[in-house]
Amino acid sequence: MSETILIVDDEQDVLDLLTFNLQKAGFKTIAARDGATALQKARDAMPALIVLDLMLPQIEGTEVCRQLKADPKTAHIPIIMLTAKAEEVDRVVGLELGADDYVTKPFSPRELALRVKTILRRASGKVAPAEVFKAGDMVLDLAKHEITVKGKPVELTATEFKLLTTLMERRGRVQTRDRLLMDVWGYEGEMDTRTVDTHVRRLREKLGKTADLIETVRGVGYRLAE
Amino acid sequence: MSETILIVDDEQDVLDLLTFNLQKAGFKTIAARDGATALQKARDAMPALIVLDLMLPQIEGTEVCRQLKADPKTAHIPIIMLTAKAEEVDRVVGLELGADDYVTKPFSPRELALRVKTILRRASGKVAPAEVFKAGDMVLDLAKHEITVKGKPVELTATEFKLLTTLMERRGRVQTRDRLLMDVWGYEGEMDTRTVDTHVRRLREKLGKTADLIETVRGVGYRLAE
DNA sequence: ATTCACTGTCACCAAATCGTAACGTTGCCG
DNA sequence: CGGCAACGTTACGATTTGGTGACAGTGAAT
Repeated sequence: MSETILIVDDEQDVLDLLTFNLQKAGFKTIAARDGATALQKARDAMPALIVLDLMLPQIEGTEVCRQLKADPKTAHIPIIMLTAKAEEVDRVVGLELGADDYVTKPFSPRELALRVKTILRRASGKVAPAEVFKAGDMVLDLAKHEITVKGKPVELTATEFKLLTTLMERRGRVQTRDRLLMDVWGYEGEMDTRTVDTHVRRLREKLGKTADLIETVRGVGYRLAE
Repeated sequence: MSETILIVDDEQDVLDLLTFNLQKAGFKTIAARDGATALQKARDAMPALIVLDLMLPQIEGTEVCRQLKADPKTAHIPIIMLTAKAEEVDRVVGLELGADDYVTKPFSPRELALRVKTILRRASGKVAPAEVFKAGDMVLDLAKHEITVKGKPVELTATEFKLLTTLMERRGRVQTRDRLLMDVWGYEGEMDTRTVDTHVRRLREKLGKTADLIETVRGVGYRLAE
């Protein structure tokens, strides 16, 4: 298990608790303390699941949920709502908003982790809407684990495939080496490595002319052209 | 919406309440007051969803759940567990048994109806299992439990058959070892095992030249060529 | 009791793949 | 026009991965 979970809550205590327990359960986590940050990080990092507090400063959790579900790029990401109010109304609103589940405070971390696993397992069987990515004359099919350039299949190794997938998922947005190392390689912390560069090079080699789509942003990282 | 819901509870009051409200929500309903009846009606009527009380006379709700999930014919039917105990343990057990959701008593009928709708909407994406699969000069008949290559029958063991079926059902899509272990062997969690590889090898052996259809995707898993 | 088919695991090997060091090249700064 | 840092390229040893054959445990049939 190496999927990333985005945790959104304004209370640091809750954030810490969730981070600790979800990491213990084998997930990578990123955090946001307000709605605006949450939306940005969700689009940026494309987490596999979002744990979202209903009560947030400035932007309500419901609004964050609505916006996430309105954007085709993030609509498929499962959301677990976190709420202090046990009233049914909120539950209904949450679910009708498109959230996939909810948990009421106080909750047990173990239960939450279990819910996360259940939902991710459930989601992995489905045909996700964003299962096929296209860029230029390049088509990437996640389920088939196959990529074609002008209709001809190109053989990539597992790492190259994952790297390209990550870039395509976040097309147009620069990905730093750190972020790529984290999301593709699962490395933690900062590193001084040419690994990313080497793999980008191998990718470009195999993609031939289409490799122009992979742009180098000097001093920052790499980006897939829009 | 005209799907049938099977309601299982030993208390007549609860049964009536649920029946009334689910019918009001547009579902057809059937009822059962004990585990044995529930199992029989489930196989008989093939409901779209089952609402199952945890506490039942004679056969426990958990046992009913387990049996339903063990039978391939009913395994796909979503189950909502109904429980008076709010303790986490029971929830966990319920979900780990394969139930799709749970609701604690006392519950609001409106909430339950909403859950039912959510789960059915979620499940509606699935396709009905086909009876006969073809790939190259290989034909797999699920009903006859028979497979032929160029018209000649090939004898497979139970595991090999299930493995091949799983691959054919998802033709073109890569199946990771984890997923295969889960779907073919019923294992949970991650494992470090060469079991899948060994069985793929045995399959290839028996299929002869046609085995080319089973492709190895290095670093990922296996795939049946399209 | 014996046989036999089936299954899961292990050890071993070849090949693919990976990360890194080293070096070459490019672009940006004054 | 240096100087420097960032990036590209190459090569190579180490590691990972999957194929293969062997083997022991199991349970059913004889």
